[in-house]
Amino acid sequence: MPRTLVRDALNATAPSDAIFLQGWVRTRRDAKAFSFIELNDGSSLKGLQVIVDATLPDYPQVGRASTGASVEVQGRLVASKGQGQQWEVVAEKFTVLGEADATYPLQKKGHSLEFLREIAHLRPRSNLFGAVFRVRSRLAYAVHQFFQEKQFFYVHTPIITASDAEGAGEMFRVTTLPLGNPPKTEQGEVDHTQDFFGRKTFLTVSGQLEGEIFATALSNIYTFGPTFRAENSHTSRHAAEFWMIEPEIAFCDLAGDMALAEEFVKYLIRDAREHCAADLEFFSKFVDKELLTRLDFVLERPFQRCSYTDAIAILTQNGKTWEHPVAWGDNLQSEHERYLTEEHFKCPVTVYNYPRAIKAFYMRVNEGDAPGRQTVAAMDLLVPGIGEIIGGSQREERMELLKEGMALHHLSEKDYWWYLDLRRYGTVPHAGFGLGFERMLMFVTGVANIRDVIPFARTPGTAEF
RNA sequence: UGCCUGGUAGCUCAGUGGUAGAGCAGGUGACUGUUAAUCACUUGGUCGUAGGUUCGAUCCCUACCCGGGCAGCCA
Repeated sequence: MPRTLVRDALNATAPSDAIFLQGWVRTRRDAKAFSFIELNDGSSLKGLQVIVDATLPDYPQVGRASTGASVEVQGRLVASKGQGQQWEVVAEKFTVLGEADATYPLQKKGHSLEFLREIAHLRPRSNLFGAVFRVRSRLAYAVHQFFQEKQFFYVHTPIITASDAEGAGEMFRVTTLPLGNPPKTEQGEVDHTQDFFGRKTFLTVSGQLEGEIFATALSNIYTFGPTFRAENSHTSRHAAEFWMIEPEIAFCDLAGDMALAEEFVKYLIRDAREHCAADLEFFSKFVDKELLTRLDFVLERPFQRCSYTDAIAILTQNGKTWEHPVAWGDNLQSEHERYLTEEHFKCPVTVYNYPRAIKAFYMRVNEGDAPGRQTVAAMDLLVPGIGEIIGGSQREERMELLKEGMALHHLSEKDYWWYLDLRRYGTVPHAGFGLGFERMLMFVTGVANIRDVIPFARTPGTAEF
């Protein structure tokens, strides 16, 4: 008999005389004449109640069906006699496949997130993490759906890269040279010409530069893959390995870029709201009471836009005192970003046109700025509770200005010869952004720590699983 | 990397300069169309590690290890 998923059984429209289920026991309640077993197979938040009558030949097995045990059940799907569920299964055959003894760490009551991180191999079996990873799967699908519907092409940019100075952060080195005794040059430095790739290589911090290659060929592309930052960050919103979505659009300016970013964020929220309703309600109940209100509010309301210069004016004219001073030319600090999105605008806000000096070399220089106030066409999308969720820009398509930017950042034109070629041959205005997938998940689920929205968190000092 | 905070039973936590307690989990029994079931009884701890102060340290001090938060860096 084919297996029925719990999710489908719960959504049944009619009873069934024959149904077969497999899954794990969440809890068991024994009565004198029968036992109740809540069966969960991960297909949905809610489990299915199974009744095993004491007269059943298989009944002795029920004693071994403790929380965490794997079981299979054959029986009848019937309307429940009790409150709390529409359907339940009356078992005719009941088998324990794998026991879970008293050392099984997951209990019926709530655990701390910190404890669950220590058992990352079992936490997907909890309500919370089951829900998180179902939403994660759905949103990954929605990412592709959004861009594919818009006829963007999915490009696989390399994980291993030789570009080492995009300004996105510290990088992990990739090498096969012996650690203790690497070959040296005459100058006594490690000789990377003898390394696997014949040069220094790293794990990528961004697929953007390679994305630009494809955008200037296929017009509209996106990447969606893992990226790596070797920053020693100890915060709830940084991980050393995370997934990023980076669209790159040819013949597009900053305004188009911002519009796409805002549409994308709303699309993902709407998709989760529609397809992960039960899981989101669970988060709203147990993780963040304001979640659904906030998500709906974000869907209904247009995102605000605010130039960097206006943002500085808002921050300096409201009479607040800041831990970090606010001055034109300085980066916006977390407290400033959070004030803008959480208190001033009270909704997602896109800040654009940042000072050139604090932004990356490839960002497009704006025209008509006041002297000493040179800006670039960069934008950050800020959301309440998290801060920056998207960073993007129009790219500098003019060769001379791009070279000038590289000089400002002390980058060698020789190392970026292929990137400069994109301007040398058929250059076009283009723009793109990066969305941190985990940060988006934090926003959609209300889960406050990035370690809890990624299956296996990689943070400084931690890579157990 | 800096600052802050925590480490006591399997889990969540309380507690005191005189070597420890609760709830849940586990065990036993009772009861019940139950649903984080309920009730009674019960097992369970070198109080993170190493030093120091003290007659005596889980408590005070120092170092280290580990967790968490904030900041910077960013997504």
